[in-house]
Amino acid sequence: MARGSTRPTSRDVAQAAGVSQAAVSLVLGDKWRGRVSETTAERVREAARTLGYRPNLAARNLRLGRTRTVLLVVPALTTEFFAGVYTGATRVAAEHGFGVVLYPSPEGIGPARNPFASAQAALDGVIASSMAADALTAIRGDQLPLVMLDSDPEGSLGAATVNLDIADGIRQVAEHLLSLGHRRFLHLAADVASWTFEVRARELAARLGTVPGTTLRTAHSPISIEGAVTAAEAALAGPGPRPTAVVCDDDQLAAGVYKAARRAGLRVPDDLSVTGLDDLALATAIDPELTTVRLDAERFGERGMRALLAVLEGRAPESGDIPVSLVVRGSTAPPR
Amino acid sequence: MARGSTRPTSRDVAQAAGVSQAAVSLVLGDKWRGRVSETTAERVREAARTLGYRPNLAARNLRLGRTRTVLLVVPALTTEFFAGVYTGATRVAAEHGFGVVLYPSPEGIGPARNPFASAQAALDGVIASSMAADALTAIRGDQLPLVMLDSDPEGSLGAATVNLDIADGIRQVAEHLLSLGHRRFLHLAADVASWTFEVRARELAARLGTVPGTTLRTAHSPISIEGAVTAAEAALAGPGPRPTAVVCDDDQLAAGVYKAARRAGLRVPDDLSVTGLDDLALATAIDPELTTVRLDAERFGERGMRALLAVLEGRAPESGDIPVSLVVRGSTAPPR
DNA sequence: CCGAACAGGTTTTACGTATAACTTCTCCTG
DNA sequence: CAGGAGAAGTTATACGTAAAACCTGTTCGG
Repeated sequence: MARGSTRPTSRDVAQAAGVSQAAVSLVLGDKWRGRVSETTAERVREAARTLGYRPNLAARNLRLGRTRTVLLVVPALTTEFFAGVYTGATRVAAEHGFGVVLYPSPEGIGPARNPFASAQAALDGVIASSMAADALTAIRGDQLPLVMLDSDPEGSLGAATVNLDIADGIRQVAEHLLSLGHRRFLHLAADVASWTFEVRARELAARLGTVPGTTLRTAHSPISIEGAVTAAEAALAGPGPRPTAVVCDDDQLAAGVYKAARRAGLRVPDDLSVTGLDDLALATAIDPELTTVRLDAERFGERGMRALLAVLEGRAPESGDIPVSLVVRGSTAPPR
Repeated sequence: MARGSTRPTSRDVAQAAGVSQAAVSLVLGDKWRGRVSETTAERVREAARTLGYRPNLAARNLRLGRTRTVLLVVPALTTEFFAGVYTGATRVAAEHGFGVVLYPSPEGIGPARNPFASAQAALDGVIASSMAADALTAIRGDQLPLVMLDSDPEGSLGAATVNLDIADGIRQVAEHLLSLGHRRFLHLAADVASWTFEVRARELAARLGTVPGTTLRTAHSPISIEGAVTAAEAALAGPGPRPTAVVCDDDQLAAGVYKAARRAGLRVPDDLSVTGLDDLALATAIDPELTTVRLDAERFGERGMRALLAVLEGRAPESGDIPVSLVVRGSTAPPR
């Protein structure tokens, strides 16, 4: 530790161990088999330990030209869903010596700004969830390897995509409600221009369109419980016969519908069946417990990270959507 | 762009603009007043723009010896509370040209491992929430400037601390319930050895201890809705007279109590008053809406970041706890 | 009208690391 | 016993940036 307060460098370790800086790098980088003797190696490790040496990552990154760090762009951290995605991505990343930096897009799930200004980590790649096209173009312009989560495979400018099979989830919801006898539907949709929500609308309309005598109205809401209350209250008070089932784009919206229904004097599920999508902890905290579509967030994150690793290594990413499953609970019943 | 596919460097920009690399650095670093002519500066900026130049952060960090990046260690991202902390910290950071990297401690709110292994960003400082002593010691050993959130001011090894006035929140809860006439209390406590939870227990016991004829039982639960259901069911089925009010360490636990109460055939608030702490969106999604203590997460994050900036600049951080406020809703009523 | 001040740059260097290329010595094999 | 093959290192270099130190020509005050 030559000079007072600065952190020790590999050169300080070398001096303490009586070897060259190169030897330190070899030993600590585990590339010393047949290049340095076991006794010398141990001496180096000992010196590093007593000095409390930790390599300067900026220098290492500069030298290697890569950082083993990837950015995970998520719309929000207000539910545990993206926490799960992060957890899954991190697990796979750690197995390959990578780190994951989170960038919650400040504008929520909508148009994300270019995240690099604020995430000043040097990056090897990006996993992005539900990004707006302009931000996507910005990232692509950076030539960074990119994996898109839940995005239009056709419109992703050649980036790899990893998707949940949301379409199948919505089909299962529709099937379930139809088989209970429902015919008048309200779709409470997220007020966001994002492919994953377009899929919900499209698939629901498609499935219900095959059944004669079915009606489908749509209302839009910001993705929050409070926002959904307002939107659902307005929609339920609308003209014409009241819907008997509300299909929500996510669980938070469904929780809002519960509240709107209570205020309107309606009982779930007797007067109104409600379904969600996500299967958050919230879904079983509300009464009655919510019929919803379970998404495997961690698996989603794992697949996303594996896809990015594949891209980084020039391999083709695994294909195929991630299956989802309907969880039937107490919020759906036959209409009266 | 001399060689094929690599990203352009400042040297490439210099060549394109017909100046030296130093000039590029001066212009783009905004240090060119009186050193480079306006026309040359514009030429450099133009070249940088057309080449799509973005500085290599690893090189910059190495050169400057700092990264303008700080690590925010949080126990979990499963609720919006720490998302708010992050948002607040990021806002202040951005005003000072800093970035914030999130590190959700994998073990939850308990003993955090040393976060540097996985967060491979080079860091200028750390803001850590509810860390275990060993991880704290590890970070201190790294000589990194450190700010602790909601931690024992005495036991933080000299690190600056920023705290919410949880003690006052608990006092307000106790006051509220006492004034409603409650005398038999259950404290549903988080199953975690962390200062912020010790404060809750201590303060509640202290306040109730001043009122004769009051009983206080304590049950412990992991911090999750499901965990709380089990813990609360057991506690409510326990021997002796049933408590009339349950004080929970956070809103998630309160949601679990609702569920346990339903299963036991008890009505909130008629048979059982319940209070939470956090004021999550969840608090108004459940029925009846939860009486709880509102914490200003964003302000918490802002204060944390400001404190770290102060430490980095050698100034003394702002002192004083952040006020909290009781929000009375429908989950508390006089006992029958 | 001389030198100082200044504008407008350029040359050079250092940051700490990883590794390619080189050196030296010893041992073994044909 | 020549010489090739390891073992056990060392020396030198490059990564891209920021900035200190240096250079050259012009202007202007005294």
